[in-house]
Amino acid sequence: MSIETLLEAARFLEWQAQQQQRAREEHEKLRLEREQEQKASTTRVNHMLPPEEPRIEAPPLPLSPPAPPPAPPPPLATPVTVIPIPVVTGSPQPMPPPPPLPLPPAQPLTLAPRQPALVSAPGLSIKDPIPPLPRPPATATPLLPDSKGTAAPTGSPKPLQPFPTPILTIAQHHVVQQPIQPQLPPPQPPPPPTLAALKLAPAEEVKPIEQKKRPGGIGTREVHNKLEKNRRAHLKECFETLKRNIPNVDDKKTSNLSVLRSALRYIQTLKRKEKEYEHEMERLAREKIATQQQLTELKHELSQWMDALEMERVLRQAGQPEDDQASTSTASEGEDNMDEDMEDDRSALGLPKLSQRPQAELLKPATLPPSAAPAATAPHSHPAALQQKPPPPAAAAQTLVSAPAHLVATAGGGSTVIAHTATTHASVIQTVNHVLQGPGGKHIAHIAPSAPSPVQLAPATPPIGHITVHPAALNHVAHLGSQLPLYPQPVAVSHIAHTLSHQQVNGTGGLGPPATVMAKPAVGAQVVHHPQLVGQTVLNPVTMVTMPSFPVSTLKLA
DNA sequence: TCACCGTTGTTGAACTTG
DNA sequence: CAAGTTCAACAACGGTGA
Repeated sequence: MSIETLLEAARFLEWQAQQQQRAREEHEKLRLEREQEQKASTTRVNHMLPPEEPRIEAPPLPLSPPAPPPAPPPPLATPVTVIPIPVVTGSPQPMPPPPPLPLPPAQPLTLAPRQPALVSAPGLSIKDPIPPLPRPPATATPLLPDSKGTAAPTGSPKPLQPFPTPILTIAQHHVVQQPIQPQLPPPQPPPPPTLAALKLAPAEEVKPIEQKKRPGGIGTREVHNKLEKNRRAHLKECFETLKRNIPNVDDKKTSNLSVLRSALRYIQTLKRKEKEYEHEMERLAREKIATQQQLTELKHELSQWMDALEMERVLRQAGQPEDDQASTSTASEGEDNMDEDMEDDRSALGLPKLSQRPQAELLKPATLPPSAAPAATAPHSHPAALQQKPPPPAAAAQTLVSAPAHLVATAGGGSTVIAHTATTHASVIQTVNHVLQGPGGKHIAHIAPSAPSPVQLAPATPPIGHITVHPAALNHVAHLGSQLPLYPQPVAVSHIAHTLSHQQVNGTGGLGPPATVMAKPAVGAQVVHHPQLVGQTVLNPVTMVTMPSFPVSTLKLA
């Protein structure tokens, strides 16, 4: 066993004792601070706190190697951290359950190497004019016995020199090894629980006052050396902790300077990563918003498509081929205008542009049989409506959005189904289904709009003008009908006209009497209030089948 | 073997704190 | 102002590579 390792062990023990002492002092101070609160000392004790935790995690590396066989420093190191905490009592009592410190072998040897080193200290031999020799007897006597008693129980062969310097080390060792003392066989003088302030123990308790007071005295110098040693140990431990927290740093062969540099690089790397992650989060947030908007648009579009599908179903179910007497279709007349409306509708609703198929082609499957075609082109009972100029896009859009929908479809066999509703497709479905469930008789379903609208098909307002099917809806229907074979029956639209505003219809710009427009009252029309849908709010006023917003929608039937 | 580097120990001065 | 703490300078020692 080399002196070096023993020295290391001795240093470790010193350090251990000092740490214990410091920990106790620290805890004591903390306790006092808690009690007094205001007297929270800003001393450097707090400064010592940080290293405490890391100390618990891992003992100082360099100290581990020193005493392999006799005193496993690694186990020693951990106790060092654990011990002081329970001992917080602050009283210099021997530590009750001390960790097994198999240091007996190291103790005697620690003294030997210490001495030469300390003796060689320039401060003692050179700088200090006062010869230390005379003092040791006086000062060391109280200490040396203890130190010897503890340090040399195994019988250190080397006689201790009367230099005062070893006193400190011995005392410290004594303190450190106090837990072991009970195990020591040789009867020793009552081992004074020197766990009291370690640094102060030797200096204050033992040293004569003269030495203490003397500024350059040995006592102060020793104390100072001890403190400085502790400080260096602390510093070293901090470096170790720092090193452990830096990845990819070799545990050994790394000087403190390299540790600092590595730490600097690591911190810079972390900062850079942090910025990158922040940017990534921002990007993801923006992407999320965009996706949500897209999803909303898709939902909206889907709802419109659903409206179109329901409209198609309504038309298919309502329009029967035997409806030869139905009013003629005027789709061809308003083709251009319908295109405009359709465009407006698309633009207003955000619908994707459909293929620009000619309206005639689009409506062919939906129109009446060829036999009825001439009738469609012939002027019917609403020349005014047909001759009306196409409403401006804005008006059309406004009508589409605001005006409630009036559905007037013809059922087969002379049965007439008139639905007056201002609802979304769902309500349309309900209404139409409800109406069509009838035994084929003539029904008029009236679904009052939620808002008090003049467009209310009261029983007292029987006149039914014509139906206005929005071109977009028809286009949708035709388009879907060609793609979705859901409804094998062709869509039959009896009468198609443009959406007309009040002004256009009345020509007066006001809510004139609609009777002027209503040419023919519905024959045999029966108004049925749909209880389920009355008062339903128009949530999505997508108009599939629109009528002029004037009170009555009429469908000229045969 | 020696120069270089890093660590450790010591010491005095400067600074802080109660 | 005294005690405590920190800092810097210096010396000694050990490891390493040429």
